[in-house]
Amino acid sequence: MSDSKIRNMDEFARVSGVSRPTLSKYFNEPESVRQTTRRKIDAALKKYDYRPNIYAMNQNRKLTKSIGIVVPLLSDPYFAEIARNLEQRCIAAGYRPTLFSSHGDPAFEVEVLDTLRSMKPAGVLFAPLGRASDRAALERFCADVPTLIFDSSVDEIGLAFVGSDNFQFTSHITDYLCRTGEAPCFFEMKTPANPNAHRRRQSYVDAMQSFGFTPHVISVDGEGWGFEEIGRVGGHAAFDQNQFSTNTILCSNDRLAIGLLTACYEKGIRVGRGAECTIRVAGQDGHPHSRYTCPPLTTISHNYDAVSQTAAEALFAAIDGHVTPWQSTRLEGKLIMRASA
Amino acid sequence: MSDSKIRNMDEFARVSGVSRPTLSKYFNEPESVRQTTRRKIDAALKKYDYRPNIYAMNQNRKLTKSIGIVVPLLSDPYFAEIARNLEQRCIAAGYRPTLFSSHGDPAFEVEVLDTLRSMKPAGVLFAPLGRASDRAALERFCADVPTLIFDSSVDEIGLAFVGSDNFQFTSHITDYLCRTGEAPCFFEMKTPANPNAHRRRQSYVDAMQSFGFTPHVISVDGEGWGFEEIGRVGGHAAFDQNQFSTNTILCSNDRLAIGLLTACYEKGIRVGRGAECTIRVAGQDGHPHSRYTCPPLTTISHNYDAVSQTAAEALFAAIDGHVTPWQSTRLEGKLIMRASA
DNA sequence: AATTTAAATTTGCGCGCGTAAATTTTTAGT
DNA sequence: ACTAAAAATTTACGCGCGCAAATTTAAATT
Repeated sequence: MSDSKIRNMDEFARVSGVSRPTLSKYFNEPESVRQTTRRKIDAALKKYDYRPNIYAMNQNRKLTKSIGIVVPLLSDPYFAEIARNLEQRCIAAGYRPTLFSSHGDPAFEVEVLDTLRSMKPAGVLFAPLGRASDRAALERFCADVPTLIFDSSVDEIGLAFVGSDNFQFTSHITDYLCRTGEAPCFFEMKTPANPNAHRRRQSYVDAMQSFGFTPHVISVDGEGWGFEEIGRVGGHAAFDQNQFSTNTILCSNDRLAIGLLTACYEKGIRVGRGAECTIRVAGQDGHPHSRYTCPPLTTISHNYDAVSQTAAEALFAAIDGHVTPWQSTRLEGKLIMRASA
Repeated sequence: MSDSKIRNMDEFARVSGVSRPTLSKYFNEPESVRQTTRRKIDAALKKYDYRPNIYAMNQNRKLTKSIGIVVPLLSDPYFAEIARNLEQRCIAAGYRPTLFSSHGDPAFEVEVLDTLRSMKPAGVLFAPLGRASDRAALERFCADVPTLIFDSSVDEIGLAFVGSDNFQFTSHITDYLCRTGEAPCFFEMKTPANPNAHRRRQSYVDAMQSFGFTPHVISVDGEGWGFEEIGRVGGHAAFDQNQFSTNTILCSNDRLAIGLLTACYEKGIRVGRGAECTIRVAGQDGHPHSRYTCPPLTTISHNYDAVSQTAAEALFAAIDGHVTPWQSTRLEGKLIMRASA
């Protein structure tokens, strides 16, 4: 590699034997220049390590090649996993993804929106905080930037919604639990941070009634995103007050279930399907960690790949001008039968 | 708020009654303009929602206000947690942090470096993949951009290193285990993705010898970042081949320990300190999940706050021109005694 | 070989802001 | 009130690239 430094596109145009506007086209969309030209540029790129100034590039471009990915809380492995998946799809499609976490804070979510707006991204993949989100701010943002909502829905906002079918989730795993033992009661947070929780409770109630059972919901106290601790503390309280009406507990999500399993352990209650076990516990989400709990957690898993693929491709299509009317895609979950229930 | 749109700084200068160069100063460093002037700008900002074009801003600025944060794998809760911590410190200090994950891939790590270079960040907080990192590329990068290395050290590269004292970690928890029961054997990956692992094994051996015990290391197969599964599968194999020489197992990290706990559960082996328990298991890292394993995992925890604070402040100081010779700061871990050992 | 079509080039303007130098205004100090 | 210092303003230029129009060159078609 030559060590002579290339300062700008003009200099690089000289050494590559291609005009600057052609280079500009190439860097924006390599396929848009003739193959022979592309080879000249590629050869020069190998020789001199020039990279265009991204700030100068994006200043005048109407449509940047960047995509924003926003999740409510990046330190939640579920969101980390789906963010990772989306990120790699963006890269594969030739975009520059930028990751954001709302840190579970509605005010910060609005700030992320502002930051994103000033980035002039080609599009945004946005998982809202849910209930707590500033609807008006989100609506204004969607009017300016092509935004695809995923994970949890906020009415008919943005290009489309892609997520899991929470009704199917809960009704499917409730069905499974009813068939294999006592009908479950439902363990949830009183004030859940996520709107999916409401759908899940409702679906549990519906499913139980349609199967001819009486639903029983245990709502525990606790604010914020420390679900495991809320599940653990709430689990202790529920046991102490004898709130579990059956020997089977369906949790609103896996993190809550993980906390409940810890509470069971601490109380000396054996969890599982065996004869020596007292109760069964199931979760919902297919959390990356659910395989490794003790006992391994029976859960209904998001189809991570399908959700992220559907979401990413819908956004890419919209960016490419294939506008379709708003639609909601809700993908089915897959029951993962493990030892806990 | 007035709805008349402000297109650029010139227009905003007119409506705020301040000159454009003064605005430029303000947006770069609000404290650098007189208080009366600042109030005029703040008032105008409330009235018109103008935000300077970040691309135009950064194009000619030598020193951007952005900071890059790079971790090996963002879907690992340990890195997610420390990244979150660092991110908020950057925001509090008035910087714009951007998060990157190397996805456990050395080639991708180099790409992240290239992306970062073109961002002209004020500084970078970089946690290398370790052994697998492209040392030369990293060195070149550090020559161009103020970079602080954290978590795992790569010789004397960058401004400084801040991380945990892996020798203290392992020797401290080994000491604890020896005092409270049988001396531990050491459970690790044969080809660890992280260089800290080597330090920990070495420290275990040293500690055991200094306490007058014979060290015993079990190295299990497995590539990549799926530590829990490697620990689980390796645990099964180790039990089947009777490789554990004592009833106490110190794992190289918490994720490995979590997988081992799962293997124990699957084998029907009771873990903990009670009379009815067969073995003790301990981890290292203070993984966010370690509180919720069954039994809760005894571990030695990183001082997340102190590591991220030290790292962030050292970088901020360097950015502000307070250059100090390279130094390595290794913070002690805190023993967290739980039920598993 | 002539024609059509596509791609690359030349030319030149503009984006929104940084920044430097010279000038004016404001503030602080005696 | 006068002076010196600090801050704000005016003026002017440049950054690196996007982009559009006109022109030239190369590729594809007949």
